[in-house]
Amino acid sequence: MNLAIHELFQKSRFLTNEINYTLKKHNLYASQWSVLYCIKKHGEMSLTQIWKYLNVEAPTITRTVYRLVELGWIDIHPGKDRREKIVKLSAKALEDFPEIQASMVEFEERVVTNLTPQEQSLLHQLLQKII
Amino acid sequence: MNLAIHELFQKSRFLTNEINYTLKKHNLYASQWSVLYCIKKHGEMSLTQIWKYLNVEAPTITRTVYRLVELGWIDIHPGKDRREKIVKLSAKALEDFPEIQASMVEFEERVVTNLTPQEQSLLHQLLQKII
DNA sequence: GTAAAATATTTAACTAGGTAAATAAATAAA
DNA sequence: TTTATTTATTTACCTAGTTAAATATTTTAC
Repeated sequence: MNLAIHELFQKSRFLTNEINYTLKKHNLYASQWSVLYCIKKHGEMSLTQIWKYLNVEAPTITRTVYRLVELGWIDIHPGKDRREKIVKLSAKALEDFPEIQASMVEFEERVVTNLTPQEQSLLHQLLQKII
Repeated sequence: MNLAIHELFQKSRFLTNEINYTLKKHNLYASQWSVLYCIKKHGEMSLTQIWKYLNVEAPTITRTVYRLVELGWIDIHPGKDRREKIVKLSAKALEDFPEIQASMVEFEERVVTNLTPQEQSLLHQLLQKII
Protein backbone atom coordinates (compact mmCIF):
# COMPACT_ATOMS: atom_id res chain seq x y z
CA MET A 1 0.00 0.00 0.00
CA ASN A 2 1.16 3.49 -0.90
CA LEU A 3 2.92 4.99 2.13
CA ALA A 4 0.83 8.17 2.22
CA ILE A 5 -2.45 6.28 1.89
CA HIS A 6 -1.38 3.85 4.58
CA GLU A 7 -0.49 6.73 6.90
CA LEU A 8 -3.83 8.36 6.13
CA PHE A 9 -5.73 5.27 7.34
CA GLN A 10 -3.52 4.97 10.41
CA LYS A 11 -4.08 8.62 11.38
CA SER A 12 -7.80 8.40 10.73
CA ARG A 13 -8.15 5.52 13.17
CA PHE A 14 -5.78 7.12 15.64
CA LEU A 15 -7.66 10.44 15.58
CA THR A 16 -11.04 8.74 15.97
CA ASN A 17 -9.72 6.98 19.07
CA GLU A 18 -8.31 10.23 20.45
CA ILE A 19 -11.59 12.05 19.86
CA ASN A 20 -13.49 9.29 21.62
CA TYR A 21 -11.06 9.57 24.53
CA THR A 22 -11.50 13.36 24.63
CA LEU A 23 -15.29 13.05 24.59
CA LYS A 24 -15.44 10.27 27.16
CA LYS A 25 -15.79 12.70 30.09
CA HIS A 26 -18.83 14.19 28.33
CA ASN A 27 -20.36 10.74 27.71
CA LEU A 28 -20.25 11.19 23.96
CA TYR A 29 -18.74 9.39 20.97
CA ALA A 30 -17.09 11.05 17.97
CA SER A 31 -19.94 10.47 15.56
CA GLN A 32 -22.49 11.66 18.11
CA TRP A 33 -20.54 14.88 18.56
CA SER A 34 -20.34 15.41 14.79
CA VAL A 35 -24.15 15.23 14.63
CA LEU A 36 -24.63 17.56 17.62
CA TYR A 37 -22.12 20.04 16.16
CA CYS A 38 -23.85 20.00 12.81
CA ILE A 39 -27.28 20.61 14.36
CA LYS A 40 -25.94 23.41 16.56
CA LYS A 41 -24.44 25.07 13.49
CA HIS A 42 -27.60 24.88 11.40
CA GLY A 43 -30.36 25.08 14.00
CA GLU A 44 -33.25 22.79 13.14
CA MET A 45 -32.41 20.16 10.52
CA SER A 46 -34.06 17.20 8.84
CA LEU A 47 -32.28 13.83 8.91
CA THR A 48 -31.62 14.15 5.18
CA GLN A 49 -29.98 17.53 5.66
CA ILE A 50 -27.73 15.97 8.30
CA TRP A 51 -26.52 12.97 6.29
CA LYS A 52 -26.00 15.07 3.17
CA TYR A 53 -23.99 17.60 5.17
CA LEU A 54 -21.89 14.95 6.92
CA ASN A 55 -21.54 12.96 3.70
CA VAL A 56 -22.61 9.63 5.15
CA GLU A 57 -25.53 7.33 4.34
CA ALA A 58 -29.02 7.84 5.73
CA PRO A 59 -29.19 4.75 7.98
CA THR A 60 -26.06 5.87 9.85
CA ILE A 61 -27.82 9.11 10.80
CA THR A 62 -31.11 7.44 11.68
CA ARG A 63 -29.26 5.28 14.19
CA THR A 64 -27.07 8.00 15.70
CA VAL A 65 -29.93 10.50 15.94
CA TYR A 66 -32.19 8.05 17.76
CA ARG A 67 -29.38 7.17 20.15
CA LEU A 68 -28.94 10.90 20.87
CA VAL A 69 -32.69 11.25 21.46
CA GLU A 70 -32.49 8.31 23.87
CA LEU A 71 -29.57 9.96 25.68
CA GLY A 72 -31.42 13.28 25.92
CA TRP A 73 -29.17 15.36 23.65
CA ILE A 74 -31.69 15.89 20.87
CA ASP A 75 -35.41 16.60 20.46
CA ILE A 76 -37.18 15.31 17.38
CA HIS A 77 -40.51 16.30 15.80
CA PRO A 78 -42.23 15.81 12.44
CA GLY A 79 -41.98 18.50 9.76
CA LYS A 80 -44.90 19.85 7.74
CA ASP A 81 -43.86 17.32 5.08
CA ARG A 82 -44.99 14.30 7.05
CA ARG A 83 -42.20 12.12 5.67
CA GLU A 84 -39.47 14.08 7.34
CA LYS A 85 -38.21 14.26 10.93
CA ILE A 86 -36.86 17.54 12.24
CA VAL A 87 -34.25 17.58 14.92
CA LYS A 88 -32.91 20.20 17.34
CA LEU A 89 -30.61 20.32 20.36
CA SER A 90 -32.24 19.72 23.75
CA ALA A 91 -31.94 22.26 26.58
CA LYS A 92 -29.33 20.01 28.20
CA ALA A 93 -27.31 19.89 24.97
CA LEU A 94 -27.44 23.67 24.58
CA GLU A 95 -26.24 24.07 28.14
CA ASP A 96 -23.38 21.57 27.87
CA PHE A 97 -22.34 22.51 24.34
CA PRO A 98 -19.77 25.25 25.15
CA GLU A 99 -17.81 23.06 27.55
CA ILE A 100 -17.70 20.13 25.12
CA GLN A 101 -16.72 22.43 22.29
CA ALA A 102 -13.90 23.81 24.42
CA SER A 103 -12.58 20.27 24.94
CA MET A 104 -12.70 19.68 21.21
CA VAL A 105 -11.02 22.98 20.30
CA GLU A 106 -8.23 22.10 22.72
CA PHE A 107 -7.93 18.66 21.15
CA GLU A 108 -7.85 20.03 17.61
CA GLU A 109 -5.15 22.53 18.49
CA ARG A 110 -3.05 19.81 20.08
CA VAL A 111 -3.42 17.53 17.07
CA VAL A 112 -1.91 20.04 14.63
CA THR A 113 0.68 21.52 17.00
CA ASN A 114 3.52 20.25 14.81
CA LEU A 115 2.08 21.79 11.64
CA THR A 116 2.33 25.48 10.75
CA PRO A 117 -0.82 27.08 9.31
CA GLN A 118 0.86 26.89 5.89
CA GLU A 119 1.54 23.18 6.36
CA GLN A 120 -2.06 22.59 7.46
CA SER A 121 -3.28 24.32 4.35
CA LEU A 122 -0.88 22.33 2.20
CA LEU A 123 -1.99 19.09 3.83
CA HIS A 124 -5.58 20.01 3.07
CA GLN A 125 -4.74 20.71 -0.57
CA LEU A 126 -2.80 17.47 -0.99
CA LEU A 127 -5.62 15.45 0.55
CA GLN A 128 -8.04 17.08 -1.86
CA LYS A 129 -5.90 15.84 -4.75
CA ILE A 130 -6.54 12.21 -3.82
CA ILE A 131 -8.54 10.74 -6.70
CA MET B 1 -13.22 20.97 12.80
CA ASN B 2 -9.85 21.81 11.30
CA LEU B 3 -10.15 21.69 7.50
CA ALA B 4 -7.25 19.29 6.97
CA ILE B 5 -8.46 16.90 9.68
CA HIS B 6 -11.97 17.01 8.27
CA GLU B 7 -10.66 16.22 4.79
CA LEU B 8 -8.57 13.39 6.23
CA PHE B 9 -11.69 11.72 7.65
CA GLN B 10 -13.61 12.27 4.43
CA LYS B 11 -10.86 10.71 2.29
CA SER B 12 -10.42 7.82 4.68
CA ARG B 13 -14.09 6.89 4.35
CA PHE B 14 -14.06 7.54 0.62
CA LEU B 15 -10.99 5.36 0.06
CA THR B 16 -12.39 2.53 2.18
CA ASN B 17 -15.52 2.56 0.04
CA GLU B 18 -13.45 2.59 -3.16
CA ILE B 19 -11.31 -0.30 -1.97
CA ASN B 20 -14.41 -2.30 -1.08
CA TYR B 21 -15.76 -1.58 -4.56
CA THR B 22 -12.46 -2.66 -6.16
CA LEU B 23 -12.39 -5.88 -4.14
CA LYS B 24 -16.05 -6.72 -4.72
CA LYS B 25 -15.30 -8.80 -7.83
CA HIS B 26 -12.91 -10.89 -5.73
CA ASN B 27 -15.49 -11.34 -2.96
CA LEU B 28 -13.32 -9.59 -0.41
CA TYR B 29 -13.56 -6.59 1.90
CA ALA B 30 -10.83 -4.05 2.58
CA SER B 31 -9.93 -5.31 6.03
CA GLN B 32 -9.90 -8.92 4.83
CA TRP B 33 -7.46 -7.98 2.07
CA SER B 34 -5.21 -6.16 4.54
CA VAL B 35 -4.98 -9.36 6.59
CA LEU B 36 -4.33 -11.56 3.53
CA TYR B 37 -1.68 -9.13 2.27
CA CYS B 38 0.05 -9.08 5.62
CA ILE B 39 0.12 -12.89 5.86
CA LYS B 40 1.38 -13.22 2.28
CA LYS B 41 4.17 -10.78 3.07
CA HIS B 42 5.28 -12.52 6.25
CA GLY B 43 4.43 -16.17 5.55
CA GLU B 44 3.08 -17.88 8.67
CA MET B 45 1.98 -15.50 11.42
CA SER B 46 0.35 -15.67 14.82
CA LEU B 47 -2.76 -13.58 15.45
CA THR B 48 -0.76 -11.34 17.77
CA GLN B 49 1.83 -10.69 15.06
CA ILE B 50 -0.99 -9.69 12.71
CA TRP B 51 -2.74 -7.20 15.00
CA LYS B 52 0.55 -5.68 16.11
CA TYR B 53 1.62 -5.27 12.49
CA LEU B 54 -1.70 -3.80 11.36
CA ASN B 55 -1.91 -1.68 14.51
CA VAL B 56 -5.45 -2.70 15.47
CA GLU B 57 -6.82 -4.49 18.53
CA ALA B 58 -6.75 -8.26 18.96
CA PRO B 59 -10.53 -8.89 18.80
CA THR B 60 -10.71 -7.23 15.38
CA ILE B 61 -8.18 -9.73 14.03
CA THR B 62 -9.77 -12.72 15.74
CA ARG B 63 -13.02 -11.90 13.96
CA THR B 64 -11.56 -11.17 10.52
CA VAL B 65 -9.26 -14.20 10.57
CA TYR B 66 -12.08 -16.59 11.45
CA ARG B 67 -14.23 -15.09 8.69
CA LEU B 68 -11.35 -15.67 6.25
CA VAL B 69 -11.02 -19.27 7.47
CA GLU B 70 -14.77 -19.71 6.92
CA LEU B 71 -14.43 -18.29 3.40
CA GLY B 72 -11.49 -20.59 2.61
CA TRP B 73 -8.78 -17.94 2.25
CA ILE B 74 -6.78 -18.94 5.31
CA ASP B 75 -5.65 -22.10 7.10
CA ILE B 76 -5.15 -22.00 10.84
CA HIS B 77 -3.24 -24.33 13.17
CA PRO B 78 -1.93 -24.21 16.74
CA GLY B 79 1.68 -23.23 17.36
CA LYS B 80 4.10 -25.09 19.65
CA ASP B 81 3.11 -22.53 22.27
CA ARG B 82 -0.37 -23.90 22.74
CA ARG B 83 -1.84 -20.44 23.44
CA GLU B 84 -1.17 -19.16 19.97
CA LYS B 85 -2.87 -19.74 16.62
CA ILE B 86 -0.74 -19.73 13.49
CA VAL B 87 -2.23 -18.69 10.19
CA LYS B 88 -1.20 -19.09 6.54
CA LEU B 89 -2.76 -18.51 3.12
CA SER B 90 -4.78 -21.39 1.67
CA ALA B 91 -3.95 -22.87 -1.76
CA LYS B 92 -6.91 -20.95 -3.19
CA ALA B 93 -5.62 -17.69 -1.70
CA LEU B 94 -2.13 -18.27 -3.07
CA GLU B 95 -3.60 -18.95 -6.51
CA ASP B 96 -5.88 -15.90 -6.54
CA PHE B 97 -3.44 -13.53 -4.86
CA PRO B 98 -1.66 -12.13 -7.95
CA GLU B 99 -4.88 -11.14 -9.69
CA ILE B 100 -6.29 -9.43 -6.59
CA GLN B 101 -3.00 -7.67 -6.01
CA ALA B 102 -3.04 -6.44 -9.61
CA SER B 103 -6.50 -4.91 -9.00
CA MET B 104 -5.21 -3.21 -5.91
CA VAL B 105 -2.05 -1.88 -7.55
CA GLU B 106 -4.20 -0.43 -10.32
CA PHE B 107 -6.47 1.14 -7.72
CA GLU B 108 -3.59 2.61 -5.73
CA GLU B 109 -2.06 4.14 -8.84
CA ARG B 110 -5.38 5.70 -9.81
CA VAL B 111 -5.90 7.16 -6.33
CA VAL B 112 -2.67 9.17 -6.40
CA THR B 113 -2.73 10.09 -10.11
CA ASN B 114 -3.02 13.78 -9.26
CA LEU B 115 -0.04 13.72 -6.92
CA THR B 116 3.59 13.72 -8.07
CA PRO B 117 5.93 11.37 -6.21
CA GLN B 118 7.28 14.45 -4.38
CA GLU B 119 3.77 15.45 -3.36
CA GLN B 120 3.03 11.92 -2.16
CA SER B 121 6.15 11.99 -0.05
CA LEU B 122 5.23 15.42 1.29
CA LEU B 123 1.72 14.24 2.11
CA HIS B 124 3.20 11.31 3.99
CA GLN B 125 5.49 13.59 5.98
CA LEU B 126 2.71 16.02 6.84
CA LEU B 127 0.45 13.19 7.99
CA GLN B 128 3.23 11.91 10.23
CA LYS B 129 3.37 15.32 11.90
CA ILE B 130 -0.18 14.97 13.18
CA ILE B 131 0.07 14.81 16.96
C1' DG C 1 -57.91 12.44 -10.50
C1' DT C 2 -55.25 8.47 -10.65
C1' DA C 3 -51.01 6.01 -11.59
C1' DA C 4 -46.11 6.37 -11.61
C1' DA C 5 -41.98 8.29 -9.91
C1' DA C 6 -39.41 10.48 -6.49
C1' DT C 7 -38.21 11.45 -1.69
C1' DA C 8 -37.63 10.65 3.51
C1' DT C 9 -36.98 7.44 6.66
C1' DT C 10 -36.42 2.88 8.50
C1' DT C 11 -35.11 -2.06 8.91
C1' DA C 12 -32.06 -5.83 8.29
C1' DA C 13 -27.74 -7.57 7.68
C1' DC C 14 -23.15 -7.05 6.77
C1' DT C 15 -17.98 -5.26 7.70
C1' DA C 16 -14.84 -2.84 10.92
C1' DG C 17 -13.24 -0.55 14.65
C1' DG C 18 -13.13 -0.11 19.93
C1' DT C 19 -13.10 -1.55 25.40
C1' DA C 20 -13.62 -4.69 29.26
C1' DA C 21 -13.47 -8.96 31.06
C1' DA C 22 -12.84 -14.13 30.76
C1' DT C 23 -10.02 -18.23 29.77
C1' DA C 24 -6.05 -20.95 29.02
C1' DA C 25 -1.26 -21.58 28.73
C1' DA C 26 3.45 -20.15 29.67
C1' DT C 27 6.78 -17.76 32.51
C1' DA C 28 8.64 -15.71 36.63
C1' DA C 29 8.94 -15.40 41.56
C1' DA C 30 8.67 -17.23 46.08
C1' DT D 1 7.08 -26.67 43.31
C1' DT D 2 3.53 -23.95 44.05
C1' DT D 3 1.83 -19.28 43.28
C1' DA D 4 1.56 -15.04 40.88
C1' DT D 5 2.09 -12.65 36.73
C1' DT D 6 2.19 -12.25 31.97
C1' DT D 7 0.73 -13.42 27.34
C1' DA D 8 -2.49 -15.13 23.51
C1' DT D 9 -6.84 -15.48 22.31
C1' DT D 10 -11.75 -15.14 22.79
C1' DT D 11 -16.38 -13.40 24.14
C1' DA D 12 -19.66 -9.89 24.82
C1' DC D 13 -21.11 -5.59 23.77
C1' DC D 14 -20.67 -1.04 22.17
C1' DT D 15 -20.12 2.72 18.12
C1' DA D 16 -19.90 3.57 13.11
C1' DG D 17 -19.83 2.83 8.43
C1' DT D 18 -21.99 0.30 4.24
C1' DT D 19 -25.76 -1.75 0.83
C1' DA D 20 -30.33 -3.47 -0.29
C1' DA D 21 -34.94 -3.49 0.33
C1' DA D 22 -39.33 -1.91 2.65
C1' DT D 23 -42.67 1.71 3.95
C1' DA D 24 -44.95 6.03 3.88
C1' DT D 25 -45.65 10.34 1.90
C1' DT D 26 -45.34 13.77 -1.70
C1' DT D 27 -44.81 15.16 -6.49
C1' DT D 28 -45.18 14.55 -11.26
C1' DA D 29 -47.22 12.86 -15.51
C1' DC D 30 -50.89 11.51 -18.01
